[in-house]
Amino acid sequence: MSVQTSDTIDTRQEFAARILDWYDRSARVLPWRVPPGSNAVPDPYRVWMAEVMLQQTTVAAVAGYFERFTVRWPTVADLAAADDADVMAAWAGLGYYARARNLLACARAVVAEHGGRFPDNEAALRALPGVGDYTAAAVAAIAFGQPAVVVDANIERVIARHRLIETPLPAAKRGIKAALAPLVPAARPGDFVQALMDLGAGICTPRSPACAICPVMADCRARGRADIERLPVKPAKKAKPQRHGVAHWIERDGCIWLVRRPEKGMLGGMRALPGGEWSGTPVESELSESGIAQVDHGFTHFDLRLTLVRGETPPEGPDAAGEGEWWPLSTLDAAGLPTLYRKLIDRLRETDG
DNA sequence: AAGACGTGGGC
DNA sequence: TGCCCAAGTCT
Repeated sequence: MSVQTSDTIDTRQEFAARILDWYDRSARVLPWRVPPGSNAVPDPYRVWMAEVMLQQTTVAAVAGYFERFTVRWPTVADLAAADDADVMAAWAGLGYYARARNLLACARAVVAEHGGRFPDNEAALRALPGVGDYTAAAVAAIAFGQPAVVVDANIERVIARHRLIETPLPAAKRGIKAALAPLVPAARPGDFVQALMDLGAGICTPRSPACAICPVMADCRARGRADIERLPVKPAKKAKPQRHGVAHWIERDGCIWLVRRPEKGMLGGMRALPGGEWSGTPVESELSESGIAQVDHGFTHFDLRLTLVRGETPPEGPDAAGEGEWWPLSTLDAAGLPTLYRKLIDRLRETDG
């Protein structure tokens, strides 16, 4: 599918000029960002760290994590030398935990294969763990000033509307990228990318876009359409199944028994309360109401009702699933438990005292 | 290539 | 309340 650009008011240069001019006046101030007009040089490590944290995650949720990570591990070499458990615990609560495992693997690859410096081109970045099409292009543009074609959900929305691309995602991705490519300026490509993302986040929003103050409304093909919120067209969502599970509260001498979940799968590599598989049928303790706490937690592709029961002893022997450790109750907050378990324990404290 | 993979906030 | 959504990647 080809996208016509010859009928626009803006020339290619004018589009970028309007975007950059708007950015110079309206750029968000963010901890990982070099402000427009600053002479500071972006640190590729910080740019990469922020991009990974921001995958499918809001700016507000990332800010505190970014601060803690970069203070604790100021360079990629520091992160590469960190203990896996410390990094996983520090990531707890941010979600999509494969990112934390890949973050560490990537840092170690940069040290082992690139002498501790991030590669400056999209192809080499793309080969690093946890770095996909988006992140490779974003780091190339923002950290290294390369005119990469960066497409995230914000830019998808901006371009799908501006060019009135009605093809449903993800098929529309190719056309969106093709439409964006000729608009990327040779100068300030990193600011251009960040400007487009700010525009999508603040002006060209999913609902109630502020078209009246958009810097490129003049030639936006979706402007004024009653159904502009429909763009980009997304596939229908599937129903989420309900699952049920049990977690065990095993306490001894002021300590609680924690396990580490397998690397693959849900909450992979994270500390957790011991428990069985999560299945489609209610657990016995749920039906008999013998649990000491319960939580309903929504994941991306299923809902979970987790029931906490008091246990006597940890599983013993080599057949016990996963390794475990006695963790002092007084420092349980520092264990780095995923939100699911933190919620469950909060519920226990509310009711149990 | 469709599904797995977390969480919190906005409306 | 419940649904939608967010600077995606991996398999």
